Amino acid sequence: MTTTSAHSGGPSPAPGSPAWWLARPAAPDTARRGRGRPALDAARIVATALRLIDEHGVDAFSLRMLADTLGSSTATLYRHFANKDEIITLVVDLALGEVDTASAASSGGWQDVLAAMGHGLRAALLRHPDLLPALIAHVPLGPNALAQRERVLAALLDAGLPPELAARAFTAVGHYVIGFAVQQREPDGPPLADFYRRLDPSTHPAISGTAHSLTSVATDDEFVFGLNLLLDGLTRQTAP
Amino acid sequence: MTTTSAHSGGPSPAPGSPAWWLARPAAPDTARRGRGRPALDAARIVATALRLIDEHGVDAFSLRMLADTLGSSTATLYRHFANKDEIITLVVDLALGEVDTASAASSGGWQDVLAAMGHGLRAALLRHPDLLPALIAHVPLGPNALAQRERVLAALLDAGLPPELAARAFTAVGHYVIGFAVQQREPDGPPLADFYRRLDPSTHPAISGTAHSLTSVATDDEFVFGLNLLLDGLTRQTAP
DNA sequence: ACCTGAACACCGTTCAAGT
DNA sequence: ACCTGAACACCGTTCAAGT
Repeated sequence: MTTTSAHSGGPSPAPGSPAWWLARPAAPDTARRGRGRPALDAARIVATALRLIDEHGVDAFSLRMLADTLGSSTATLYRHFANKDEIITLVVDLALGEVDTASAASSGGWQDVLAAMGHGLRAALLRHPDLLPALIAHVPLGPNALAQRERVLAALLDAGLPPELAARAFTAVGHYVIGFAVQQREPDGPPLADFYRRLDPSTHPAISGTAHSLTSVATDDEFVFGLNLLLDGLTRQTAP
Repeated sequence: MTTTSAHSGGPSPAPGSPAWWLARPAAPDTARRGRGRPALDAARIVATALRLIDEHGVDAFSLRMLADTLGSSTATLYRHFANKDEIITLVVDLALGEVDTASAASSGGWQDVLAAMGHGLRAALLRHPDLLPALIAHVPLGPNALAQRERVLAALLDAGLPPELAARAFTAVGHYVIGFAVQQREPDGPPLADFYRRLDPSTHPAISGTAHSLTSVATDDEFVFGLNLLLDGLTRQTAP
């Protein structure tokens, strides 16, 4: 990598390069400030963005809205991030940081770690439903995503799972939770059940007949049941 | 619904109302035209939009681009559709129409119908990878999506599956394919494997150790293997 | 009756000009 | 050295004016 800046104050790798934040010094602006109101550091920007997305939806979220809320200007945001996509990526990563896999990793078996990941990710998606499309758009590679990945994979490898199975178990749980979250998404307009019920039963008899089953809100019990099925299947793979 | 137009030429339900296209007369503009170049009917607009999204990506796709390609103007698009979201919804639906579940429904058992749905949906997503986020954003309710749903559910019910299991089987296969498609998505930038390989092995030993497994491109065999696992599990549920 | 140029109110992004 | 008003090139959407 060619280093263009000789001074040591700013972020070292250029924003925009992949995962530049890994090497970024933590909260550089706050270090040299007094105890006035908090500085406009990257963490505060991203936390505010997450709050605005939760409140107004990801479509209504704009950099002008973010800058106004922070009492700053849009141009200033570009001093911290390469573009809007990077902010969204870090917002997703902030939400992934809410998933607690550390306690299970230190105390339980590998199934417990995967269960904690599943439950924690599901809870995070329920708290921040607007993040689902962004979570799916790219494989999450922010610092929290990497830390979670590392922690869970380490637990699986430490328990003796072969690398291939460990990798598959990690992605399988992730996909299960995402699939469940997609299923639970309701359209913005009228409820899905109403839509199915209004379909002509003569042209759509099968949908009409299963409308209740198709739209019955997936409960926590159903989530746990499916997750346990998955974990059982994985356990069976370890001792055939 | 309040009907504001007394003439019988235009689309009957107002664009924008949920699933208005179900009652829309097929290609109304082309009916009264000669054999000149094809009219600017809804089907041609949506087909062109799909082509543009495939070629330029969903982010670069704009209504101006669409209107220019059609030799029309953006305002004219609003005579056919309520807004851009509706066009995207119908583009997704057009792609779902490429999934052939009809042949299996007329000849095979219910497992064959689910397998055809799985393979067809996967093929459609490989042809149109940019549609994945849009497919996940809302439960697909376009005409083709409903037809597929009806056809597959009817096959399952006809085979004697209870409605709850039929509904679950349908969504399970859908989620499996979507999960697989998400997994196969590569970032726009450098390959994921390179990113993992460049991570510091001392801070991320588990990821480094499983980098190959995490990024090995999922092959067709892997897809079939997982899909069959799913179908076997469902079959076991029918005769316990 | 149908279509559209031009406008409107935004958007992400950039940069010359401020302090 | 850091910040930002104002501009730039767009965007989705609307509507008065054309034919």
